[in-house]
Amino acid sequence: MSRREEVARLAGVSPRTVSNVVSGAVTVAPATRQRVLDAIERLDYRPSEIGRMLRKGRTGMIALVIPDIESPYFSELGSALTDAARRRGYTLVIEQTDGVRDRELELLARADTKAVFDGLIVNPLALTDEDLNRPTPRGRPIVLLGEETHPGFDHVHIDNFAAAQDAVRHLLGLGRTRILALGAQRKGHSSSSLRLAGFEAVIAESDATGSVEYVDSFSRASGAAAVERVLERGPAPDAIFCFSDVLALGALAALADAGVAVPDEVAVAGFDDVEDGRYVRPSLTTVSPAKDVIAEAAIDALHRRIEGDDSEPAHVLAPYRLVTRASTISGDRVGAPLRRTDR
Amino acid sequence: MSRREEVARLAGVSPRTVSNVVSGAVTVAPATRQRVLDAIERLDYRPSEIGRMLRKGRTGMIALVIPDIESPYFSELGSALTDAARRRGYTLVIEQTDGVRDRELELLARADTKAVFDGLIVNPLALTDEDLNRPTPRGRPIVLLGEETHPGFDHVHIDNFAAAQDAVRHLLGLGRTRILALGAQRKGHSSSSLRLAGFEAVIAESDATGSVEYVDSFSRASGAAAVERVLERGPAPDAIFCFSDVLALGALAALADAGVAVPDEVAVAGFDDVEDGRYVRPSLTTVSPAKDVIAEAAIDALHRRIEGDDSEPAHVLAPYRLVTRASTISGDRVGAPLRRTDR
DNA sequence: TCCGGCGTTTGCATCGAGGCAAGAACCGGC
DNA sequence: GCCGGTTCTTGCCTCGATGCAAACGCCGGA
Repeated sequence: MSRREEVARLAGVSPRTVSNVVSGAVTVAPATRQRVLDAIERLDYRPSEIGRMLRKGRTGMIALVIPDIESPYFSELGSALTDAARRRGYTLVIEQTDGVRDRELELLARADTKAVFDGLIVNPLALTDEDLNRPTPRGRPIVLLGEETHPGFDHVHIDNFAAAQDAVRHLLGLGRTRILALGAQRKGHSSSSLRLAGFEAVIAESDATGSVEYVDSFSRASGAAAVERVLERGPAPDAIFCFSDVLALGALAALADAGVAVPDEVAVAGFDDVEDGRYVRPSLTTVSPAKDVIAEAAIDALHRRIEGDDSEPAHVLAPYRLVTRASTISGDRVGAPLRRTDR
Repeated sequence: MSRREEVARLAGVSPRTVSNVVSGAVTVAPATRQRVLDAIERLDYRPSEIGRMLRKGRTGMIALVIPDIESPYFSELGSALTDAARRRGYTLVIEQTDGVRDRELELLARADTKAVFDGLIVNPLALTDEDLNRPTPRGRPIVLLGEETHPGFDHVHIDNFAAAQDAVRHLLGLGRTRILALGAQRKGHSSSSLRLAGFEAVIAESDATGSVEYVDSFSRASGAAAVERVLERGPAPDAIFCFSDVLALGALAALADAGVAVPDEVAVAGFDDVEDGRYVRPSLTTVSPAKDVIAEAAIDALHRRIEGDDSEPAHVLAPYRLVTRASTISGDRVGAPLRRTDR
């Protein structure tokens, strides 16, 4: 019944010889090889990947643990990671946590329990060091994305502090004086913290006044709601630095609804450089992290760990750049923003 | 060395008994069970999923073959499918084809070759009937999404023809008379064809004049470029029915850049109801397919096939609804569009 | 004619889990 | 004390592939 046996019978050899032909590791007489290949062709035999997995103790699968694949930043990153993984011969499985700590924990435990993954790439939102250490005594390697610098793990990130500074300096350079930071979070989430720190550092050494608006999550709805609160409270800022593009997209919607002109009355900058931001009007000034570099570096680091590298944890700093578009730069150039800002 | 053996030794039983305790299928004496459970706990033993896969001939993994996870419609659908799959105990693996037929073929072949997936959910863009039949003589079940009604396969879709009709009738009901269909495609892609057919059917029985603009792909860039062509060519339509929301988002950008007022001069409707359409301004009127129903139905159908059901191919028709927003309905209500149109 | 040596082929064991049925232990009943 | 019948435990085999090393066949050389 077993397919390999059938091939062997048809070719008049032992099952073992079929394996030898398939793997190519051992020398097989050309005549025999040909007979086996013909039989394989005739019977359409394919070696079972599961059998190989069992033998090798490897599955070739990597889990990507992120809050939410619907969010454009993560879907773009997920896409880049999927491609990078495939290039290295891995299959990427996307697991969504919705940013809930219990769910992040459950997934880590499950990933470890089922032992189906050769390694994990995790973008934690709410995990503590102990959380991360607990579920992998077995030693599935983990690479972290984002700013959670848990000790002992490889880590790929951009300089959120510097990037935030660049964005805020850009706003100051436009002559804005009342800057709102939108997207601080009450708990956890060090990306937010670092962006906030960058914001505050620049504000502190400037003449401008800064204010901070908190959100529960990075979403368009949160961004819009936050701006509504801010406008109601008054006086309105003349620039908003949003900690993510989806927040900024929500903010733009709320500003438009309130009849506030962007960028003339309020300049808006985001963070992530998602596709939507290029096509919203006014198009969105934003910090653009090199997502493909991040993806490549993460897969690369994980691959090395899977291959047994046990050197010190690596911390890869990926580049970013500030992309200025119409949401902060007004006027004459708005006619052809697509050409100017598209990559 | 083998973990199960260690557990057995520590508990003073045979390896087989450990399996019996774990699976729970066979009766084990309470005292023995407890000793084994203690040993499992002490040694932190987890049964290997790979071993189970080999034994059962099932992996619990489903492949989702789509053009592109970055595209918001597919990322939203992917998210819904991931959740639905998990609820049924499956793990979903997302494979991107970029809409290229060779890549779609390669993935189907690979999925079959590696035999890692229990089944596939495929949203084909360019596959022919023979393509689909060729690579699965082995019989991995396939469920198709979208409008490609290849015979012999389960199939989940919405009534694209009727939905397009609804959208166009909505535009006509606003008094528009020069309607542009944006998103027809030269080759393959029957979703486009059906939406085009719906458009033409309604136009034919109306007094309005219809025109059609072709695109190479569903993307914001294509939508923007198409509108630029149309405006250049003149005279401008007074309504545009876009065959997808990303096309519409590109169209809105191009219209804004050209200084064309939406909806006053041109009304714009889309298709898919992606998140960004709710937050762009003006917010986007669109056909909203019930994505969670689609996801649930697809996983459900595939699950039944995996379980051995070999009844006639099922064709599931998921509901949709037309969501009217500010891009077609002007004026007084624009102040609070979020509340009015959000689900 | 016999033997060493080479190239090729094959059997055995292993990676974990679990279906099957035989074996072991124990019970009450006569 | 012995027997039939439970209840529990265990060994064997299979799912596929493959590392390892033994076995095989064939060659030329002594």
